[in-house]
Amino acid sequence: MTGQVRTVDGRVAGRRGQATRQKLLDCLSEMLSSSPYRDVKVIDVARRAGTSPATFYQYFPDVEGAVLEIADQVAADGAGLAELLEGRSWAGRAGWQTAQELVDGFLDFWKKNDAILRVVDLGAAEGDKRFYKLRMKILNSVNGSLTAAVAELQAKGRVDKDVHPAAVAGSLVTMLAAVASHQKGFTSWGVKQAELKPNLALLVHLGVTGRKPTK
Amino acid sequence: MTGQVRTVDGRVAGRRGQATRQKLLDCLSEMLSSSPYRDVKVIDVARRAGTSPATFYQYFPDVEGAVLEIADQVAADGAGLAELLEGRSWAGRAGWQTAQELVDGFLDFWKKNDAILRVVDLGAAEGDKRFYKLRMKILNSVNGSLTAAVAELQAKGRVDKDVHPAAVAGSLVTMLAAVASHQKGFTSWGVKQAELKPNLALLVHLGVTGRKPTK
DNA sequence: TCGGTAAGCTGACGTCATGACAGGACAAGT
DNA sequence: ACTTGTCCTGTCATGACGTCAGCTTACCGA
Repeated sequence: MTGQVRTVDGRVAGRRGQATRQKLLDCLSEMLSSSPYRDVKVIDVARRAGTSPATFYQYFPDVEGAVLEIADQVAADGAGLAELLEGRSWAGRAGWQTAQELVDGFLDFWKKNDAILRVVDLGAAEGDKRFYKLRMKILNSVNGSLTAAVAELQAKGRVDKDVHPAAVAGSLVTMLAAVASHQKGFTSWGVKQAELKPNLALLVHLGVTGRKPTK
Repeated sequence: MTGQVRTVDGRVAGRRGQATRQKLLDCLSEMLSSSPYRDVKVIDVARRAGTSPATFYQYFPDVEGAVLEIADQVAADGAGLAELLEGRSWAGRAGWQTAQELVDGFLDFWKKNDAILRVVDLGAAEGDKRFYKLRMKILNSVNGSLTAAVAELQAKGRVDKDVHPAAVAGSLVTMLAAVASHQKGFTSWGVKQAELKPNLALLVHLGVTGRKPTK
């Protein structure tokens, strides 16, 4: 399915080529974690990977192109987030647990891929379709499951008719992502990490079910 | 309070100087709206302002420095957001109205300053203290009011003891900001603007009061 | 074993942005 | 007209960008 990996000038990358390619991606990832996106230069990535800038341009059209590649790998990983909601109940104590585990899992995922997700978010906010589709791809699994959960409760009459499941689910997922990105900001507001999570879970539970959780 | 405007090399800027300085800021603002942050170059800003790069460097150390300046102006504007909550009630129908107006006002503000806020968000997420303090400054007025509202309801026993007012308020404000930045993404999820707002207001109301609104 | 071929890498180069400086242009007061 | 201080720009060294030709390396079939 995934056609062979190709260089910019059309050659097929072999064993060695794929290795350097991956090394460049890894180094780019590290650079993104340690310096502002705006200051990440091809020449630095290449140096860190022990190769030359020309080599970088053999595999990627530019920094952005390489970033998209990394984000693609993260997106594949993100599909696994759906498991956090697979077959979970939103009723009673189980519902509270579901909310907590969702928050926990989501925050972990975001923290782990923090640097790249930041850049994807920026690209999406700037209106770049490629980034914005990637952001969809990353969030779709969770968002879809959450939307389904709300819709199901709504069908059972346990959630108001005028709630738009996708709007609520999307807002909650967006909230989780943004809070994860700005966790440091919360400490300035006098909120510790440990306090943040249960309150987020509360908001998620409230949003999905319309009711306070049973703890 | 705001000491005189100074050039990088220490001279005081006069009438004309301040005008070009402001023009550079305006042009930078426009550039930020029309092209990715990463690609905004000093030379382009200068050209657009009908001046030379050297002039830019007379007033700002670099692009980032100028961005901080713009953000500062926006922050001053953002203080006005507190009005959206000043003396409002969260009880009954009035509470629903308060939530709706908060969402409306906040989204408008964010949309209006969209480009610069995007960059501030990025800087804050990257851990740059200057951006991150600026983000505080912008959100503090709303966040403070919202925290107070939750705390007050809590004092009256209408909100659970184990809710952390600042955590809930911060999460809600962060949600509003992020949703505003990614409104386009919601249309891809089949959610129209008009549908989004009431659902956001619902989430805000639920978060603050713990109850569904009376409509 | 020995070319032949394609993959892989880099030095070198023209182009362009950066950031610093010195000096010219300009407005205002005398 | 002349001085003074503000304001702007031409110019330059430095360094990143992105391309290309060409060298090296690995693989493969005869």
